[in-house]
Amino acid sequence: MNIGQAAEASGVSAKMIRHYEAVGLVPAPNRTDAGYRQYTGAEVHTLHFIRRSRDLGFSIQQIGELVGLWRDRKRPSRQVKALAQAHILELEQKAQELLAMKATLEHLVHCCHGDGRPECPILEKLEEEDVQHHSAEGAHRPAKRPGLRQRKN
Amino acid sequence: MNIGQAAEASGVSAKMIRHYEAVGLVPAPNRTDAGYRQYTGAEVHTLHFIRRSRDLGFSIQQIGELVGLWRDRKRPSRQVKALAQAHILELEQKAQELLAMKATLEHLVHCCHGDGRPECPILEKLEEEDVQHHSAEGAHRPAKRPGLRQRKN
DNA sequence: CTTGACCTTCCCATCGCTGGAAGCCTGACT
DNA sequence: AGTCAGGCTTCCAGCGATGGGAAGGTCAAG
Repeated sequence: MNIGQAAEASGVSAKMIRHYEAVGLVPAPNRTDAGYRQYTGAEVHTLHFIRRSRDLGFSIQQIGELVGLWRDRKRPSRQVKALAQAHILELEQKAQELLAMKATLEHLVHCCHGDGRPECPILEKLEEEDVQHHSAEGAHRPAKRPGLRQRKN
Repeated sequence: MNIGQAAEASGVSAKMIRHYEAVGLVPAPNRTDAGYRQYTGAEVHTLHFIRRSRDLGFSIQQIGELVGLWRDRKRPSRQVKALAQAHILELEQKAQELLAMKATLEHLVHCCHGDGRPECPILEKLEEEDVQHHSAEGAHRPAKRPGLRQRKN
């Protein structure tokens, strides 16, 4: 199977297959005399597994671990579950972050007339105080001020 | 005001200030004889505006438009509102995407014992059928198959 | 033998930063 | 006056996961 067919069969683009090989996610396949990559059913199967993992938002790194566990007949399912749960947390946090932005923005949009006049609470809020995220854990920035000398300049 | 102080005051890192200048989001400030960037209160104010816009997830491009509207005394608030509403849609879509992944994954995790045994429904699902996104709008991939010839190879 | 679909490698772009290196400038202290 | 820290400058490279394209080799069908 050439890379094009493997791409069709696995749902991973040829570009990505080469990329995954380059970053070590999948091993280099055999080549024909002309240098064409040849894929076996097993390799396509792995690529398919990778694609579905990506569809669930796993990173390349995480997929590497997943594939390792997948291939390991003696893996403890605990490890797989832990990996998945960690990823669920990441997804949740990211989603909540976006929803918090959305909530803030919705509030502002609600206050804006949206007509031909220039008065706009959205711009005013962006200009004025610090944006308050409605359901985010306190975004404390570290207040780094170790060696700040006064400059008259 | 040197770039460091401007960064402190605006909440935008010096790196980012230079970056915004490079990509044309903010105009190049005056320089001292030695080439140091000098920032006025107004410029810091703009940087502050930019930071809060980024905190709400606006892209650089969108912020460019926002700043333009902000500076335009005669803007129709309609435009600002439309920009914000478009962004709300983006945020919502992205969040739902993540939550759909999370829902799928949670279902799988729920089915996994997570003990020392190798049986793992998570891996099995990733291996088997196509991952079904629980609340995503149909992710149709274009099914491109224009001139696919059979190769015996 | 030509055609054209496929394959190869390589480099560049995305987006929003972050980090580092090499070198200059400033100002405070010795 | 000299030194030193810590600013500042530019440039270059990387992240993550992909897409796009150029330049060229290969393969099979017409």
